[in-house]
Amino acid sequence: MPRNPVLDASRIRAAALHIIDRDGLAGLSMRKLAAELGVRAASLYGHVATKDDLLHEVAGAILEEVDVGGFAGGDWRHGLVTCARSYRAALAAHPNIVPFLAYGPAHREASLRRLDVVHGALVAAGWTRREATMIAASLVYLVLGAALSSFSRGFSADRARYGDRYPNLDKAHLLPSVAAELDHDSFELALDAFVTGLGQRARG
Amino acid sequence: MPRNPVLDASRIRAAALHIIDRDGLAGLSMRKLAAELGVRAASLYGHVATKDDLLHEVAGAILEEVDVGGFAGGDWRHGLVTCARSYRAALAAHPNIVPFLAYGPAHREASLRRLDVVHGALVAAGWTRREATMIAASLVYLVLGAALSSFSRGFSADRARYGDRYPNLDKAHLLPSVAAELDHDSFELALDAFVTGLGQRARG
DNA sequence: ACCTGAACACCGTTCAAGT
DNA sequence: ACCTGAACACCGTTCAAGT
Repeated sequence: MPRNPVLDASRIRAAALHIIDRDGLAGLSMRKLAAELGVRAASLYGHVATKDDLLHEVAGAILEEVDVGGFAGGDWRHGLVTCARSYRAALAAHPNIVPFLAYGPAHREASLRRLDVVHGALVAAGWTRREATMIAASLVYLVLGAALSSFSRGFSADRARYGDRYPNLDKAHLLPSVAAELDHDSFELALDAFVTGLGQRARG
Repeated sequence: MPRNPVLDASRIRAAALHIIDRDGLAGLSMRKLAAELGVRAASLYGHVATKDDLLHEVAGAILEEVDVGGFAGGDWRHGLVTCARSYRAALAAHPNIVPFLAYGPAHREASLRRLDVVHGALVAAGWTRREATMIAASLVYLVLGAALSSFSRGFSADRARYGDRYPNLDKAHLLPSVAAELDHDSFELALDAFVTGLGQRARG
């Protein structure tokens, strides 16, 4: 009768995230997770309702890094930019879990709390409620799209594979080594253009 | 010895897409697909290398709807907007397959061909090769993000579930019934702001 | 040439039983 | 209270065998 139980929810979450980072989303199984924790698969179900639930908890912990504090100063542009950057950084730290976010990222309590802050700040800045909703949605589009469809994953490491079939493509950009930088710069370009374009609307 | 084989690759693809549309991505199994085609699972492997391969083929067929013809007139803004809209429409027609695109959407031949067209048109319009790459990437971010994180999926149908915890959120916007319209309008807002912001850069 | 039965090595999840 | 063995109902994939 061990006083210190081997398992608890936070240790399970940490181990699950570690496996996802190392082996990918498809590489996570309840049996492998249990083995990594020195236990049998059935034991996990005393602490976690379901694999899907566990994934939502892991994703939720990651999204805790999203910073909506930039809206506090009253500058909605600065708020949007810092929020978007922290959001992207949080996802970029654990890229393998991003596809999972496709299945309803906003359901969770903490996400709605952050969304509420963004929404309130935008309305305070003079946008209508509907515009605020659409701007917040657009920001999520940008961040999730960037995290998901990064060049780093999208292209083959084998440069020669593309041959001469795409005369306009700069083949150097397809190399994974430069892709990470290109991902970052593309995100910044998109974010800047988006905020600039919004500013035009606001006559600001 | 039937002269007309029961199975062929295109019939398999169509059935697979039908199941995905109806039952979701997780609802597609090789056994169910085979049953739907009046055949056993093993038979599929005479026509399709792997389930993953099949999904790539299905996704490829959907992406065939992306229209890069709007660049032909020499107006890059018009090209970007029509490309983005047709891209989004293609994905919105089969939302359940979008999460699959997370795993390397640009690998495929036809996608690279379209990317090459976009890239060439942007360079012809005066953007540098690097800018062209980043603009194309940004457009994909926007479209994929919009297809993925749509309000239609993100929120609960049960309005009361949110209670009064989010004073700033307009709860009407969380209803699925208005979510589709909001998704559309948010995408148009993001696209317009993005292109406007780009135009600012181009001093156009 | 095309399809099938049976098998292999996996899954998530449950539950009575052990300590 | 917490963990386990064994089982259930599934997976994707292979391959010798049938027609």
